[in-house]
Amino acid sequence: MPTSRSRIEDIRRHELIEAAYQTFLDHGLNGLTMARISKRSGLSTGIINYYFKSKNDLIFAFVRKAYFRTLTDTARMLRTARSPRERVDAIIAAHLSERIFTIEGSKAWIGFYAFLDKRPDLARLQRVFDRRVISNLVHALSALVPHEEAQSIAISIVVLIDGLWVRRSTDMTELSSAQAMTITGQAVDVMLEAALRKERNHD
Amino acid sequence: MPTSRSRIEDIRRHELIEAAYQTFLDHGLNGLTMARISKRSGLSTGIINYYFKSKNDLIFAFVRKAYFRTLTDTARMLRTARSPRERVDAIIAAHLSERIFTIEGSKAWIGFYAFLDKRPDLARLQRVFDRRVISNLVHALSALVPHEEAQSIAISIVVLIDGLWVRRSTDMTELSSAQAMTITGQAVDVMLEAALRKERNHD
Amino acid sequence: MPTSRSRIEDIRRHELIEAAYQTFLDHGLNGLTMARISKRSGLSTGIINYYFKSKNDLIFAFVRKAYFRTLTDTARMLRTARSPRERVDAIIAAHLSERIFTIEGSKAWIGFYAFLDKRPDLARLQRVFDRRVISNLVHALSALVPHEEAQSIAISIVVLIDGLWVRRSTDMTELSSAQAMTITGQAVDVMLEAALRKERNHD
Amino acid sequence: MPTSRSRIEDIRRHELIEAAYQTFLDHGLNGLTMARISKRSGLSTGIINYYFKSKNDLIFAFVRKAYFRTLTDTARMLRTARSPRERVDAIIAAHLSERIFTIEGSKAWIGFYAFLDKRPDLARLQRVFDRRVISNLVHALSALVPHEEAQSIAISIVVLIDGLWVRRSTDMTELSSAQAMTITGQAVDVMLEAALRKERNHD
DNA sequence: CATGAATGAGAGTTCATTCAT
DNA sequence: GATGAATGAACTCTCATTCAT
Repeated sequence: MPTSRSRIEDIRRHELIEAAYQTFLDHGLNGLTMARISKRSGLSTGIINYYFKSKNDLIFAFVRKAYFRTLTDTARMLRTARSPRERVDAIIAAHLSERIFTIEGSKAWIGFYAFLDKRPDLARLQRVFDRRVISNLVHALSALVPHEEAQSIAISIVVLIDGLWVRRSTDMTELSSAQAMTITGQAVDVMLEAALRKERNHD
Repeated sequence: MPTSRSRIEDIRRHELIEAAYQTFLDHGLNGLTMARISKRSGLSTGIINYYFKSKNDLIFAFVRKAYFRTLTDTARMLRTARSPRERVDAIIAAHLSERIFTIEGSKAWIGFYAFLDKRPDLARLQRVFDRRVISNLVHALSALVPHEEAQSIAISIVVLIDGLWVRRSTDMTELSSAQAMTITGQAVDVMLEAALRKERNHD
Repeated sequence: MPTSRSRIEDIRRHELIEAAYQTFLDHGLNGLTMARISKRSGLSTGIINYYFKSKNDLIFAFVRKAYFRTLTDTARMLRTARSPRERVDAIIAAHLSERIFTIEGSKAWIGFYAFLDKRPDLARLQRVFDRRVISNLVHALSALVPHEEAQSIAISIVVLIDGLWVRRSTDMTELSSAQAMTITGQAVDVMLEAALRKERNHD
Repeated sequence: MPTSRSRIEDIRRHELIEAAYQTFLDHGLNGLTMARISKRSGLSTGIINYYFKSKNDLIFAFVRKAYFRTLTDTARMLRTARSPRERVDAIIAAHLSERIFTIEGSKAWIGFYAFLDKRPDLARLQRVFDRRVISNLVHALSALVPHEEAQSIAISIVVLIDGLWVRRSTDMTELSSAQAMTITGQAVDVMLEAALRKERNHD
């Protein structure tokens, strides 16, 4: 059995992850300095390197947590959905909810994407998460359209969501969480409609 | 006539802009250091500040050039379009052409977006460019659907394009330029279809 | 009680202030580089910015200390003075004492004056110090001559002192501390004499 | 016969000296850059090093010119003086005239003094100038008081003048040219008075 | 004579990481 | 477990000087 983590270790790791994540949201990846994390957490810089091999490790940890949180949100929202269509909307909502779809957040995350270049481990993590999201969407959409169409629409949805995050970050069209969902929802509408019509014509 | 730039100044400025741009594409905005630009251009670091007030100035210069190039591409491709629909595709193609829709390029540009936060001048430049693109799209779409619909679809298109750039940067779905255009084209198809049907129902 | 400074912090700050001050005396303000301070203190350049927000901050710190030391000297010397006239001499002596009235010191400080132009905070500090000095002189002189005369003479004294520092810095007339005090003392003599005579004539 | 200077050389040297001097007055010694001199003169930076071995050489040239100008002013003003006392005032006036006793000028010159440290040639030049000034004063004062007294008073005068320049530079007591002359003049009055009284007592 | 392009050393500052305590 | 002192490399920018033209 491996050395089980001590109580204090769990606490500290959690504190540092949260502090790092908030700092990341506030200042972006470039503004994410050890000093700031230290200040925010109320812990010393030294201890950060004690619990995490490096700053990059800490980044990995909070990204993982953020991804996990979104997946958890998705699962929770899926439980209240009463129809296939609502299931799709639930997944979308989990990615555009007010809590996360903020200007600062979008700026931070967009910067994060660019960072993946130099961080294969993060890129891998991101890929896993992304596949999960698409898989969720495909599953929900498959109840409405053929599998092939479902996949195509799922891709379009995640592309749209990414694009909305980009636009949110540029602060261009004061895009609210609700507006973003509406845009995506309508796009889903027309895509489903088109898919269904196509299907009908085939019959 | 204002003070005409000397031949050598034009050459050097161009060389430095190109060197900076290539360095940006290769290493992203964070890896864009004076030393690298200097090395790539074969010139000293000192001369960069001789021709450009600051590194930020140089960034501004190559971003402007890149934007301008895309707008020029757009204009050129619009000239060969033979129908309203082709005009829309031309604009889309200019933003997803093989020349620019590369992995490195997308990574660099996504990182650039995150940078706008701290650079109001670049943000302004980006906004002007963005409005130009949307305006072009709206104009082309207005020949096919009512103005209001044209605007809505135009927004969806730029969101999609942004999203595709993001996905390209994550290198996820080994997204080719051609595939990206197909995805966008199909989305335009269903959106136009839906808009026209809606119009017909109103009559 | 505010956050008490750690023992080591006090020590390092003191070391750095002293190292900076000595470097300043040796090389002047232009020769006061971070590298030299680092070398002199035996510490890295990084740690300087750890304890002081900037180089300017460090300059502020040692100037303040130097001013404070002179004011302390003044107070100490005033305590041993047995007559109004001796009080005036005590103040003068504090500004022309052998310890501070050195060639290097005068050169450095004259250069410092020129620097005030670009440093409002230092200029303010200097002004406060200067007023304190004049106030001390006026107070001492008021026991001998009318207040108005006291002020006029006080100004003349500080002007003389400044002038003597300038001459000391040019190393011209190998001006010793003692000679400088004699010159100032005699000037005070004649000024007091003149003031008293004037007063007598008025009666 | 040495190579006589060409007409153009004289012109250019003069232009550069003037440009350098004005730049010095405006920006101080630290702000005296080749680029600024070049801009002010309308000539290239290259040509500066063609006519002057180095920037330091150019500084030497304009300092010499400025000193010479003051000596010329002194001579001119001495010609209109109608009494020994007026001769003394004339010399003082030449050093505190409105034209030169400006805030910027004093700041620049005070900074210059500090610079003498690293420039033996300039220090020598300064010394020669200084001796000339004292010599002029002693000569004028000798018509009024014994030689020994004249020397002592002359020193006091130059010390006062230096001190007034320092105070002008700190901009402390918005000291005007006229006020500076008054202060010096009154000091001369009391010193002469004291010297004469002393002489009388000796007889 | 004159230009201004080009260099490269040196400046202050930031920061992740290490390590003695 | 925890601190924060300390390092040193990396960064951008400035500048006097040189030199091909």
